Amino acid sequence: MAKREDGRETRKRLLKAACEVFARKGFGNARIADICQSAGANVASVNYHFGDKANLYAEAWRHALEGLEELSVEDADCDSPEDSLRHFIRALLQHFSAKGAAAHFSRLYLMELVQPTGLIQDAWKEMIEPRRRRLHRIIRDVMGSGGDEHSVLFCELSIINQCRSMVTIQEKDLQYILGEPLSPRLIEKLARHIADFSLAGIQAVAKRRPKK
Amino acid sequence: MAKREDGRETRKRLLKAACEVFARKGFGNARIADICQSAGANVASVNYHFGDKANLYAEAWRHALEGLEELSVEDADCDSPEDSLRHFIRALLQHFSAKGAAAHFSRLYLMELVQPTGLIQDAWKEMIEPRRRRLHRIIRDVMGSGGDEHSVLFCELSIINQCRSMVTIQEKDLQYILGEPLSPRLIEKLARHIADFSLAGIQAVAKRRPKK
Amino acid sequence: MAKREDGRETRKRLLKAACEVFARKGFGNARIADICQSAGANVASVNYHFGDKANLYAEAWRHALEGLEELSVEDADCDSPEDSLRHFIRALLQHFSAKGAAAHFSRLYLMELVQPTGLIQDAWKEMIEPRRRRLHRIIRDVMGSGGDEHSVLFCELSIINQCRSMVTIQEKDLQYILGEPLSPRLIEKLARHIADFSLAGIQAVAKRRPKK
Amino acid sequence: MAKREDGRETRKRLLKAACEVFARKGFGNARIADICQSAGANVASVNYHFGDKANLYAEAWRHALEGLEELSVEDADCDSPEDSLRHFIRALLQHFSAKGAAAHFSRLYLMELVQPTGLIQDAWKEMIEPRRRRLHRIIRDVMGSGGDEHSVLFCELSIINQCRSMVTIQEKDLQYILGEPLSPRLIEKLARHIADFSLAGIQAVAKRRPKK
DNA sequence: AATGAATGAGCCTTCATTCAT
DNA sequence: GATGAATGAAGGCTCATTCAT
Repeated sequence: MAKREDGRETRKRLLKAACEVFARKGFGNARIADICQSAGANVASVNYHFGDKANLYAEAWRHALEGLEELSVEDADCDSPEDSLRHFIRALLQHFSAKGAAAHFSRLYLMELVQPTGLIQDAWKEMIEPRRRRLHRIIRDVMGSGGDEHSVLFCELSIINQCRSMVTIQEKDLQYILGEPLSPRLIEKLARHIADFSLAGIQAVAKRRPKK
Repeated sequence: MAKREDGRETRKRLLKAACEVFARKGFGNARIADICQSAGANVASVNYHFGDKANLYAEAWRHALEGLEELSVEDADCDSPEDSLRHFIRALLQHFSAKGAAAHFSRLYLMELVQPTGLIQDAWKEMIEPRRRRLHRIIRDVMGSGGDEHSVLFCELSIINQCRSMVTIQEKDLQYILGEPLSPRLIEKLARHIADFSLAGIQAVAKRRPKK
Repeated sequence: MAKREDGRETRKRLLKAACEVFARKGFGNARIADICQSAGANVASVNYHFGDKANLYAEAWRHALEGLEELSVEDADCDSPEDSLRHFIRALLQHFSAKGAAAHFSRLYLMELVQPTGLIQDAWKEMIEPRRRRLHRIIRDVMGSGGDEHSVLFCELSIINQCRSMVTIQEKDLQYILGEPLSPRLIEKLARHIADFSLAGIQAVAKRRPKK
Repeated sequence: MAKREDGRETRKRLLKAACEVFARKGFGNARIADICQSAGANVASVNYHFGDKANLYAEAWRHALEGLEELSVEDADCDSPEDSLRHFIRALLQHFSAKGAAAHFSRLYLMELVQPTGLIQDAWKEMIEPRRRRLHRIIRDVMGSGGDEHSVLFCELSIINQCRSMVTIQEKDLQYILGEPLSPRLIEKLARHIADFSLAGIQAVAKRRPKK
């Protein structure tokens, strides 16, 4: 309850709360009052620290993103492109299913995908593209010489969207479908499935090409 | 502008408009005023015809669903489970990418997935389950004896989520990624990709099981 | 369900329903829709038959009043002014506690007393005065020579207000207080009480005068 | 017009205005806008300070009640139960005819009696019961050994309802009937009348019992 | 730096009334 | 004579924002 704290402190708490609420509800359905309450701050504090709701949203994005960097998919020393893909998928899935900043970012991203607010235009592409490029490269490597550009793109979509299920569905619905709680073990299992499934998929698609 | 029409007419226009707006904005962000204006009706007409916004939403779902029936995934005479799967995927994709009622339904569905309103509980399961069960059966057939329950489930998710990309991403973004406009030909191509990709995936997953 | 009835028929049903609803809820809280539904008529029928809500209210008053005439306190052949008073009180109480038109009128009257609408100015005094004059005369007779004008007036208020309890309180609350359901026997008992109580009261007040 | 005041101030003004308006119009017919205008506040202030109209109503009751405490019927040192009754009646009548908070309470009470909202269930019994019990005891004392339970109840109703006339009728109508303005002297006179009238009534009723 | 108070714009809903048939 | 459809005005409530301290 210490008042006159650093000021940065409140700001941070607001950002954290904003990430959560925006991630859960989307921009339009999020209530500033909820965010402030969750941050233990006054309703006016958002406008004080961030000017308005739209700007808080943009800052929340940036905040979620920063928390993400550290988790960023690293080019662990993998022996083969196949291993790289497995690695990538597992990392992505862990991101998506993680609690905290990473999960928030994933949901924020999904929300923006589904209902673009147009408030984060700039951050958007900068954030996403690098990761996409990595996946792109990996897929290409897995394919070897067999894939044309379109096939690589399609495989990208296939993989990304398989992983995205983690964030699209509410956790409880996903649990309902899978019949068990969302444990790290299950994530691991799912990661392995997606990797197996996709590796076979990519190879099939790569092989098919020559015929055409 | 014919006034004092049948009443069914206005009701229909409202439903149509509601589908569009709810699909575009989601329940919370949709404005009754927008819907009514789009339907050329008075704001009070929603209350008159549907009681309230929530019920209009539920009816809009039902409406979108009816428009969908005709497109319904039929068990066309397929020689093999593999063919069935190809068929299923193509139909699903066409649904998702269709204009009109079908597209609205897909978006409504996605919205509900991402931000559940809890207003359509009943319609939800009725609509989704049968389709899921069909896919389930097909996958099991493709797998032959090799798949355990979890694997089937995972494959289901893999396939559904690949197809879902069509609705998740705004059309223009998808076009941007793919580099060409969303033509029937492209849909067809994408359907083939997902089918190839997934068939290989399923078989790989099925084969892997015994070993374990 | 016979349509194209007399037209008078619907009108009557509307009046009856209006009496009930206005009596129960008062003018402001009564809903035309409720009245129409209760009368099995269309919402528009009120405006068709009566022009508007205010006029329906006025007509409902008149209607309740007509139903009242027949029950009107008659100068039964009573031997004494005391008997007349007992008679009057019993009749009044029976009115108030009766179901149907009489009770409705009593409630309408009370409602107008508590929240004057100003819509029945004319009917008001005409209706009430005659009855008041009768009571006035009876009280004067009971008092004999002892009462001055003010005392008679006060006794009038005392008696009327005792009887009014029947309509002021919701039936269930009255039952709660009295501890038994509102039977004719209870009404009879209450009438006897009020008569006994009031006769003694009047006589006391009449006697007191001389002292002053 | 001092802005950004204490907040307690505005709250109080709102409560005061609410008492007035609710007392005059009843819950259903009272307009929040009226209350706010009368309090010199914004329409949204009701929501800010009280959540909603229903709660404002409940708080207004409480407020009116607090203003009442000071006038509360006290067991002044009375020599006899008869004196107690006189005392009680005079106090009650003064309440009912008082201006300000007390009068508002009386009207609020009447309104709730006539058109129960069900919003003040708790406050209701707490407030009314103690007063009723006092009257009950006094009547029983006046009756001596002669009264059965029912008779006491009936006498209670007789007395309460006589006093209630003060609030039931609009002041101007009462003046019209009585032929003179509602002065403290008139209240006093009326109190004496009701006391004389009722004491005689009670005694008559008490005496009658043994016979039966 | 921070906040309680206040506000106005906007939304959903209700309701008496009007219209066309 | 009667009614389903339609409407506008008004009410209560929500919410982001602004103000004064």
